[in-house]
Amino acid sequence: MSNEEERATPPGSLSHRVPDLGALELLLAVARLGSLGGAAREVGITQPAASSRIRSMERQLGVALVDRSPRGSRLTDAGALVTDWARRIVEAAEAFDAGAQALRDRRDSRLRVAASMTIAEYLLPGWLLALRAGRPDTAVSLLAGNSAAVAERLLAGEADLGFVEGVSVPPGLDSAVIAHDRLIVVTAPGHAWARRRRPLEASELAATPLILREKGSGTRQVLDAALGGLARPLIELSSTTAVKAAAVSGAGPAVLSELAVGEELAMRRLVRVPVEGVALARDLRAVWPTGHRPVGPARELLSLTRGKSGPSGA
Amino acid sequence: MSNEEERATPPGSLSHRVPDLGALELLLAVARLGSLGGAAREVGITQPAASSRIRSMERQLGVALVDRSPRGSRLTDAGALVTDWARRIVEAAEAFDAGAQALRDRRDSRLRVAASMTIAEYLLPGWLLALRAGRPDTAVSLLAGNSAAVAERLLAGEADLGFVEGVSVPPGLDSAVIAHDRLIVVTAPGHAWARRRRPLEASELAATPLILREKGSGTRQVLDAALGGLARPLIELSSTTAVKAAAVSGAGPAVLSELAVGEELAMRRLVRVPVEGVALARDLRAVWPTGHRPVGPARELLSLTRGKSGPSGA
DNA sequence: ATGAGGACATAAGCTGGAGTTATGAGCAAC
DNA sequence: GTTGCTCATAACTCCAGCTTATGTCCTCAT
Repeated sequence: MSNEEERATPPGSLSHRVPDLGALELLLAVARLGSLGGAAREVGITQPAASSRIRSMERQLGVALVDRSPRGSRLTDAGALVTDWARRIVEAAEAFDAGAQALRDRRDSRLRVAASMTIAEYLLPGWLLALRAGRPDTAVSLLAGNSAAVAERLLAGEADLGFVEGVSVPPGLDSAVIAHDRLIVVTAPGHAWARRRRPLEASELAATPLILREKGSGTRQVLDAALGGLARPLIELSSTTAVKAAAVSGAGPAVLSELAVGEELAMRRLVRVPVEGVALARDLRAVWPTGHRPVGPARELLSLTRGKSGPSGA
Repeated sequence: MSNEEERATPPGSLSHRVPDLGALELLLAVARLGSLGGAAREVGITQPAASSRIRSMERQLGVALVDRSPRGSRLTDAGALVTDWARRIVEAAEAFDAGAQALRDRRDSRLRVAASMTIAEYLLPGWLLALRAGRPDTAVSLLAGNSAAVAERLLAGEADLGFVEGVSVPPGLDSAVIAHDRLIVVTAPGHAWARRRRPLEASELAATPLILREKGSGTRQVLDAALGGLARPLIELSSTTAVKAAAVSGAGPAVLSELAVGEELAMRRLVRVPVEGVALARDLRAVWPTGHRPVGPARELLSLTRGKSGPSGA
């Protein structure tokens, strides 16, 4: 017996310590219905299967999750907590599913969307879920690319609605601002800047090597423009996520879209560094071919993306 | 409850359409390392297993994720997107794991935390992850309960650090404000209030039946106090999550902690309704027995919870 | 009481997915 | 060429999770 079951973090990574999605869904169903059998029915398995599954989940976690009684099952206190955490996983999985489905459908879709990377990454899955809630039968296809690619698709009639994050709107397209985004400077909590109280100035930012997206990315363009083309890279990485990962690991300060780091900030994996005197704001826009106001599903989706603003006005 | 389950998508719920955590972790490793074999090594399986796993994931999603070449593998455009969505799932799973581990350890923990439900639900997993990053070997145990239970544990010496969200600090404890929370009114996007521009007034809020936590919950107490004991329930539910679910499904307006609905607001599953003239703010506090300033791991955790504030001062 | 019905547990057997080893094939650099 | 990296394919093993069948415990109605 070379290895012990519990060690700080055994090699069997997450998948061995976290129940699989099916089990989590089952747990949510138990929480909602107050019965193992009922939950089993809902997820389409038999009662003994559900019983065994919950039990093995309890064994895996080392915590009692449900109080079984001859007339139903209720969650333990710990179970309630676990269930809430589980729900976050399931919600992320739902977003994944919505996105993946759009990525696949491609062919017979009633709504074809083209979006820039940042938007496709962080906002679109949520919109798709909302759309699915309202119009369950709308098949959506998604194509992700930069602003130029989005414009091209729209003008070629290969997409019904586009989303871009650039500073300018490609020619031939009408647009509506649907949200505002801002680039922010972040560091790992341990970094010296994390404890700054006085805002950074443009000159400091320009003088410091930063973790950045590669040249040509929307994010980088905005930053370079704001600093006058002077941003000095510590490393250049080709995805927002890679930049985040590098920043979290403490490699240095990074500049990223506010959208990309919401969760990291909330969980304090990253800390925002205040900045002054640098224009890092940008608009997120929905776009469509001039004159072709979105109709049908496209209009539906467009309206979802604009929370509390009033009606449109191309 | 009593609402129709989704149909649009086939019965095989999520778990059949979303790859399991192991596969997602593998995908992240491939993205990071640029090689199937390397990723396989990292997650502790053989190269053929990784190859087959990625392939079956591509089959499942109906999208090519990686471009394989005789000298490495790079992500497809779609693959990059999928990987980013996958990362959200994995991060939620990490938080789950951190929380679940704390729930289990219980006995030989070097740091015993007692926290109120809302904090345990939404903030603690993130803190635990951050703590684990800095001090990988700190075993933490977690006990969730209401303010009174937290105080009791602390005073009995059964917990080293507590977190409460009440309006007042239980006697015998010192405290430090670590964050501010606020109750907010939310509705599904379809609700009439979602389109309001003029803020609600206290009288309107008090006159409208709301989806609420049960009497006695911290959330409900704050609301009742703010309205003068007048909150009128449409339904009373026993968990924050149940309230959210009801609100999302359009049952009516709900009152919830800002913390609880961040994601729903971002994804526009819920819309915030502005309110005026009602005191819905509350402090989140760390607490400890009077005189026993947190030391060691407790101090470590405490400092994590306060992002940019300076040193403490009981 | 007593029997019906609901809810969970246990037992035994089946199946498929994911893992393994072994091997082959394409491409690069020396 | 040969070495060394990559990935793919094949044949086999094994276990997690499913099913059906049955048992126990409790509650409620007759």
